[in-house]
Amino acid sequence: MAIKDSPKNGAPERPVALIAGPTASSKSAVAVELAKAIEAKGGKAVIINADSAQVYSDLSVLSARPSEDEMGGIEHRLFGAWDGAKACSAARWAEAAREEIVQCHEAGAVPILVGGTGMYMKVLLEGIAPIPEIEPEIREVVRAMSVETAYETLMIEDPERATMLEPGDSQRIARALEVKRSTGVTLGDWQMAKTGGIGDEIALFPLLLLPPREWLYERCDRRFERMLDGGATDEVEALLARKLDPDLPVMRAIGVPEITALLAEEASREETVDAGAQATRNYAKRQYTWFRRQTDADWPRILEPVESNNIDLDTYFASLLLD
RNA sequence: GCCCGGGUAGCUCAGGGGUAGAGCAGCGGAUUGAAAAUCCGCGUGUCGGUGGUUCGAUUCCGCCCCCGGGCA
Repeated sequence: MAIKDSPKNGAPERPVALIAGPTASSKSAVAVELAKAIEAKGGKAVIINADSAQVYSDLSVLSARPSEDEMGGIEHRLFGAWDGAKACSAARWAEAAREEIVQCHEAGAVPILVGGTGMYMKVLLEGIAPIPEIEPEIREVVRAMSVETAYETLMIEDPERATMLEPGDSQRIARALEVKRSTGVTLGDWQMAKTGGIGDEIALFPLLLLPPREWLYERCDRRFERMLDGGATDEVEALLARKLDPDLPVMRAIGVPEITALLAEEASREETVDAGAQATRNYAKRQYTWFRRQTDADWPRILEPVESNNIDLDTYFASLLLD
């Protein structure tokens, strides 16, 4: 029996589980364990990707997308759902995830979000300013500017925003500028409103995996080398053959620039392994900061290493596991 | 054994008679539509050891140790 049909047992309406943490922290395995536990009780669970690299079909090995085997027979959605030629974004992902969640609830299934992209989760839960798509020509012009020029220009066109930003913050400067030029309204004005968040409409069951730094870094180091042995090179070769815009998110995923250098014989295998592992660690550190500081303080956190199924799901998801 | 280079932050190195500074790593932080992105902040370390010169040595000189390279 589906969970939403048995409220008398104390099961929540519109439940959403969320398992988040830095890269290489065993999130997927925990999600699958949880899904299996729910299904063992007669419910249904669907795992939804909340990782900005795993959304791309071009990145399987490099994004550590779960294999058929690792999925353990549980339905997975939004994994490899975007073509690398099209940039995903927090807002687009959130919209897709929202639809998946609605479908799950209609079908009486528990959606389990898993991933490491904090901003995606934040936008899904809290919403985001309803800014229309930027006109491509404007975007192109703004992107072609150097940071210095873009900052000086923003200082003229949206000085309020410019003073809020670091002069070196190329991405946010470009964003502010293209929004003002494309919509005629400043980013600050747009951001007075937030739409699309589902946080208030669902029963969220979050769990943060924040293992010891040293333990995680060691896994990061091993992970990249394993990717290299496991087909990452072929994956990058195929990606390069598509001749996509190098600024596209797929092209900037960890490992893509590093392996591109290896294929161009600009780096040795050892240098590539080092660079990839380093980039992975740097990324993991940023994720720690995000999840420690940008999530609600009452989200449960596991600070010990989680290998795969050595956690007591009942502690965190008891009401999802009622009969 | 002799001759050159070197020995300075975890790593790679710069500097130089008034006890020292970069990049990377690491740590902390930011994060409103490409976020695996884009940024911001944090630098005391027996300046290899030991004697000497000097008001003062990490810096100059002697000796010793260690690491490269060369010559025998």
